[in-house]
Amino acid sequence: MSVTIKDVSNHAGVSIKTVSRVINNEENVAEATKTKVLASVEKLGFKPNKSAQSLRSKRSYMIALLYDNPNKSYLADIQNGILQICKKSGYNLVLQECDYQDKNLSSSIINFVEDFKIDGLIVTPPLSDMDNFLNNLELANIQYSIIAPSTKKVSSPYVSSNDYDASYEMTEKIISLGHKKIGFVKGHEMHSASSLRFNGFINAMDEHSLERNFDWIIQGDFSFESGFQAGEKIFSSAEHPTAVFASNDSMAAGVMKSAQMKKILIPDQLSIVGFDDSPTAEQVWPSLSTVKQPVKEMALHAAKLLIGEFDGLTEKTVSKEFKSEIIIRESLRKLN
Amino acid sequence: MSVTIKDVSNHAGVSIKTVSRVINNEENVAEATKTKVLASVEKLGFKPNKSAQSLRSKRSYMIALLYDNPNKSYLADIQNGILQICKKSGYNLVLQECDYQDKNLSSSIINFVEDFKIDGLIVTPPLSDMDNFLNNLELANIQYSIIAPSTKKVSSPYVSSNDYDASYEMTEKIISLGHKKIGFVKGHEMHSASSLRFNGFINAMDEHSLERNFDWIIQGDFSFESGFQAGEKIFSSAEHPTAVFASNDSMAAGVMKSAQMKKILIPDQLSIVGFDDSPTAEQVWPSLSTVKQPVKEMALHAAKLLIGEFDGLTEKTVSKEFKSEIIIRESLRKLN
DNA sequence: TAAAAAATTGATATCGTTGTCAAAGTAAGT
DNA sequence: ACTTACTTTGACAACGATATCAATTTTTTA
Repeated sequence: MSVTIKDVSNHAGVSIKTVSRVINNEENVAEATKTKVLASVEKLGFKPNKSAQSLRSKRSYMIALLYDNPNKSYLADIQNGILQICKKSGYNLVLQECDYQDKNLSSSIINFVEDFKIDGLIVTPPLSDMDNFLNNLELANIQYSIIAPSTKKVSSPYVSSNDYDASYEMTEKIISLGHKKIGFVKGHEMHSASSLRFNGFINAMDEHSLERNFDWIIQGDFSFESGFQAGEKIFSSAEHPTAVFASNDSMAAGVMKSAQMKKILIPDQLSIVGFDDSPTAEQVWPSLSTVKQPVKEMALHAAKLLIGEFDGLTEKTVSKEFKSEIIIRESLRKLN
Repeated sequence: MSVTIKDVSNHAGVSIKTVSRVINNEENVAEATKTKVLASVEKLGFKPNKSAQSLRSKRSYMIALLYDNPNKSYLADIQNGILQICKKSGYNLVLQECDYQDKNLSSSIINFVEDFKIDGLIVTPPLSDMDNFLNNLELANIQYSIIAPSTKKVSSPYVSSNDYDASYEMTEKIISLGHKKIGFVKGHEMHSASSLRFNGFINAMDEHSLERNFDWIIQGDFSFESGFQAGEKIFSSAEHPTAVFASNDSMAAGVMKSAQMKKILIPDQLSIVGFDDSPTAEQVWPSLSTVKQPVKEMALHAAKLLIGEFDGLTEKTVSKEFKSEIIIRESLRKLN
């Protein structure tokens, strides 16, 4: 039927163990032998049988993506990044939806990993913010890499984005356009990104000696609805801000709707900016200024980190912080 | 280390083959034996080793999702549906992005399936519309199930939605609100859903003896940008329609932006409806009336069909057409 | 040049299942 | 009671890779 390691060993005139050595890049194989074997592999079109490898070596060649995030476009980007690496390295990606509030989260994930012999995990927010959970994974001796951790003290590799800096920078951008009265909608309390983004905003405001008005600083949860509610609160206060910075695009769209329903013209009377560069950011009118994180690249790197952990192949990849990009669209304008 | 079939056979006092028979639900096992074995399985917490099963039985317990669709939220729904079934049945989902224009699509997919010993495929639009491709899969003896096929004559199982009926119904809904001058934005030409949706519209118009104005019937490609361009064309014609029906939400949002930039009030002067109920539909203002297909349920059923094919377990599941739901939001209003 | 050390290679066991095929047990038919 | 047929069971090979460990070859050292 299909070509096995035995066929290759016959064709190359060596033992199967030697072929195994070559395809696994082991040391101590004579250069000549290696060349010969690789030629046979090429010629016969040999592809190692994953099940057999897996059975014998106890590795499944599967990594799992853990998520509890309703943001479909974010997830899709994450997936695409990981898949790109999986394809190259012959790993497979298994998707595992979680509930971050589940009391038994740790044990159910540990079971899952053991049942399926998952080689490693990629953990996304808000799960990546649960120190206790991450600790349990480590105790269970499970390899993982983290996207956007709350603390960079974890022992496992991670990728992060510069949420704080990006938020600071975006705030400065708004200020540079003459805005002094700026509102802010905070993200979900469980996401570490929320506080980073908020702190970036606050510190930029302080730096420029602008007053914080707590009528305009509203707690949201990343949902459109919470953004809308935030808008309702902000615009019911005595004085209106001239700009509102929401911690993600969905909430920014919510604020925008609230303003538009009150006949507040955007961006003439109110500038709005979001965060994430979701598809919606482009599709609302006026289109949203926002911060774009290189989500796909981050996920790609996280996968490299993880797979590099068990495959010696890749050059040592290390934790990394990625830079976000500020995208100016129609919703942000210079104050007259 | 972990519990094997041998441990179970020892514990139950039968041969390993008998245990194998029980866990695979084979016939001709005495009821008493079965009970005894299942008790041991339960007691010891035995879980068959996937790699070993796979190696011996030539099944990978993996199915792949084939897609070439930039719509992230659609894909996420599809995935969730499939995953639900995978989880239950012990299968794993592998994601495979394709390029429908790739000349070598068929052969590269066939290779992929053979390399990874993929048990079956779930094919989504627009790949599901490529008869030639589907034919090749069949020739290669590859199991697949199709979501939203262009023709229902394929021999493999499929799930479909009532695109035509839903579009017809939505058009009638628009007409019932007093609209007579209705524009339409067509979807991507390669998607069979595009023509179904268009035909539904046209036939409803004809049925109500309303005139088709070809200045208002524009070819789009499902993208926001193409919707915007369509809007520009429609609103540059001598007379404006009072309603525009776009074949998906992104294009509807594009039309909406075009109208709003021209100070056309929605829904007062213009009603707009979309199709798909994407996240954007809710987040634009005014929110979009649209057609919601039970995408997740469709995918779930498609997975059942596929897995049922090789696992005798499930009761015979058959091809099925799903009904869409019309969602009325702010963007559609009765004509004054 | 011989002995020791290092590098290279191979024979064979092994991973945990399912497949083959024959043996044993049971029921049915004469 | 004695075939015949059918149901139920088990011994052992097989799947295709990696692991162990010893054998062989090459290189280095004395």
